[in-house]
Amino acid sequence: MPKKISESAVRRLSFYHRILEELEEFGTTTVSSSELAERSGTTAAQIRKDLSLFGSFGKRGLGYPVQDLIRHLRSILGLDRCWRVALVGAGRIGSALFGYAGFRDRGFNFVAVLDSDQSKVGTTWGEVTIRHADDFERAVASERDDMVVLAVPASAVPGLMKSIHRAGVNAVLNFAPTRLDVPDGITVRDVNIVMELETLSFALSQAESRDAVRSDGPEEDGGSRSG
Amino acid sequence: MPKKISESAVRRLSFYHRILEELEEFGTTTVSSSELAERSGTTAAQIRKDLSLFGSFGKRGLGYPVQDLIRHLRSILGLDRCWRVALVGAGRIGSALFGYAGFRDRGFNFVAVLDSDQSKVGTTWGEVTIRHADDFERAVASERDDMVVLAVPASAVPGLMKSIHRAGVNAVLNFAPTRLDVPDGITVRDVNIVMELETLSFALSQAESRDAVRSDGPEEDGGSRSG
DNA sequence: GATTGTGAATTATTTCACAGCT
DNA sequence: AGCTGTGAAATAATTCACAATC
Repeated sequence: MPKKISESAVRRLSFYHRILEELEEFGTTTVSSSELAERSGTTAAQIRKDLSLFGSFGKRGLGYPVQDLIRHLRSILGLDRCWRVALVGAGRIGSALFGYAGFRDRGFNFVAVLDSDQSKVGTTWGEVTIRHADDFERAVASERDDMVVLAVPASAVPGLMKSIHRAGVNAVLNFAPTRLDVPDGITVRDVNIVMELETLSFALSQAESRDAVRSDGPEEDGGSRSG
Repeated sequence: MPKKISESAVRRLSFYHRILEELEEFGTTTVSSSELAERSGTTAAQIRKDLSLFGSFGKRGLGYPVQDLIRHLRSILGLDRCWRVALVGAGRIGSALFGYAGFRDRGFNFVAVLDSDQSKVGTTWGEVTIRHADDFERAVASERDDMVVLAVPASAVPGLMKSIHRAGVNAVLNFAPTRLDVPDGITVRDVNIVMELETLSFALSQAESRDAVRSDGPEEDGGSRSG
């Protein structure tokens, strides 16, 4: 009965949730799928399909009650609790992540910071004292962490992945530009900013060569639609 | 003739490129689609399909010549040139991005940094002096920037998007948790870390409820495959 | 003998369209 | 009258499987 939910569907749910929070703050009590679609850049049908994977939250003829739907989405996404997150890597990226209040607000708490740089170990960030990366398994075990954020060089990742597995953590957010091969049962999400820039680079290059064709290519026909 | 390339295909190409660089460094001269598949966590057929969108780069019976394929991918992805990138937002995230050498190495150069915080304006990061965000259009116009990275609060995004459009920049990497509605011809890539964490949260919650069902649900049958 | 390049088959995702509620 | 929930249809992405080639 627990049908398989696509990753893209989950991302959209997360996005709907955010928009609904904005609507709630604005005082909106009810929203239709088409209204929500407009605000989230998708289609009304897509939204109804996505939500229907988990239940019937709307009222025909009316739309969706904002507060209720938020509650449901929180529960679906697991945002009705706090998650304990261990951050490995206290460099630039790690520090930026740690300092971003948006995570705590949404229930993601950095309860541990680890680094392999001895000179950082022992210093404190807010309430958290940086521990040595070698302590990882011990730290995670004693704190019962739910997730790990990897903000370390790619070379450090395979070793850490083993520790993560042994420590029994099942969720990893990886900022290192490397594909980890993932033991069964662990979910990994990669954030690869270079890759994002490269897709932009690709898009610009494509556009450029399209333009080139347009201006000096074969002129069999007058125009080309820009659908 | 320029068929439409899916975003996921482009991401994979970017990833193949990275792996090929590692192979080259290691001295490998030739690689088969299955070897590359294993290293990139996809299938051999997928790789051949992806590459065949752009040409025939392999030799039957042999595989792909690593250096040649790298060259081709660089050209396809637009990595055979330098891109001029303007960074808007000199906060934590902006600073982490600016300091990351991996971008410059791959041809993405931050040639401008802008912020709306008057106290930051005039300070310098490396070679770059931070300018006021109001100068954005002027700066971009005079520097002929190719891309913009937005590391600003969501509220600042719509206004900046208008400036980006007027300034004629066609590629945006957006770190603000908001969907911008995008004028035609501009490519936007969103990096939304909260969303990534929420998909992890979802995965953990799902696993949890699956486990619950397994241990106290209806026991009609002995086992359930974990395929 | 090995491996590519690619149509065909399969699977996944999105969109359509409409019956069924409110 | 308006909008949801959902099968059916359409579209997109992936995988298969094999002839062509080195």
